[in-house]
Amino acid sequence: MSEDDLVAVSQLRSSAMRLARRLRHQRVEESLSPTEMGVLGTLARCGKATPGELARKEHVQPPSMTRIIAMLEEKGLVRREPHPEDRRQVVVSSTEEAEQILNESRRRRNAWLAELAEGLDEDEWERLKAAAPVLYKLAHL
Amino acid sequence: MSEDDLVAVSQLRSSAMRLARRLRHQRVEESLSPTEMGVLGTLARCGKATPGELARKEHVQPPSMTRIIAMLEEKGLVRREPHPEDRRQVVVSSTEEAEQILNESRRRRNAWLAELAEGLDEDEWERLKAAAPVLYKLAHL
DNA sequence: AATTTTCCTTAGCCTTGGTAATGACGTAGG
DNA sequence: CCTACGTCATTACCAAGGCTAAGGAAAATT
Repeated sequence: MSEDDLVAVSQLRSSAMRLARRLRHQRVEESLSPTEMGVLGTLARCGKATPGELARKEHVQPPSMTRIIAMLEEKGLVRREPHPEDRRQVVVSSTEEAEQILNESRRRRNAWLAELAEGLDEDEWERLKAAAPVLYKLAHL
Repeated sequence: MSEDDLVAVSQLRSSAMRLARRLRHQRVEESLSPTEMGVLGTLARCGKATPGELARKEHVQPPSMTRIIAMLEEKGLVRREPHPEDRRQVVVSSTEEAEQILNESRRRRNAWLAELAEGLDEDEWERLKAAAPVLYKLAHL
C-alpha cells in the first residue's frame, strides 16, 4: 500500500467520523436515541425481524434490545407479533408513523449536508459526487 | 440542486454515519470513552484549552467536561495548570502518553479501513482517493 | 423422556451525560 | 472604592441507556 493510499485512508477515516458526529446533532426526533433510530432504519430495510436479529445488527445485547423495542412500542412506532413457527420468538415490524419519522430525519440531515456542501467549489463537488457511490459501497462491505 | 446531487448527498450522509459507527467499534483503548478520545484529539490539535472551551468544542456541558478531565488526569493523559491571567480558569494540556494512545488508535482504525478497502476494485479506489481531500475539507467546513 | 440449547425477558449495576446550586474570581456602574 | 452582576469551574444529585446475571418457556437433541 502506497503512501498516497495511507493518506487517503486516514482522511476518509477522520472525515467520516467527524461528519457523522456533526450529522448526529441534526437529528429531528429528540425523543429518539440514535440506537432507536438505528432499529427503525434496519426495520425499514428488512421489513420485519426478531429481537435477537435486531440486537446482532445494532451491536447491542439482547436485554437492551428488549427495552428499546418496549420503548418504541410504547410510542407506537413498532408492532410485536408472535412468531408463526417458533413460540419463543417475536416478530417486530415498524409502523407507518415510524416511516414518516425516518423520512423526515433523513430529509433534515440531507438538507444540512447539502447546505454544508455549498462551501465547496464546482470541481470539488464533482469529484465528491463521483465518489459517493463508491463510498456507499465501501460502507456496506 | 439537481436530482443527481440529492442522491449523492444522501449517499454521503448514510455512508458517513455507517462507516463512523463501524469505525467506533474498532477503538483500541477500551478504557477510554469516545468523548474522552475526542477531548484528547482536540487537545492534540489545539495544544491547550480551558474546560469551557473543550466543553463547547465537544458539545458537552461544563460539568461533564470537568468530570471527563478529572478522569483523564487520573489516568495521566492530561495536565491541569492554573490560568496565567484569570484565576477562575484552568488550562488543560495533553501528555506524551496521550499522544501515543491517539496514534495507536488512529493506526488501528486506518488498518481496519484499509482492509475494508481491499473489497474495492482499482477504478473505484482511484475515485475515492481523488475525493478524500474534498471529503476532508467538507467535514471541517 | 430427559437434558441441553435457544430465545426473550426481568432485575440490578455502572457509566455517562444533564441540570441545579455553589464558590471564587473578574468586571462594570454608581 | 465597593457593590452588583456575570463568568468559570466545580460539586451534588438525577435520568438515560447499556451490560451482566439469572429466569422461564419453547425447541432441539440424545
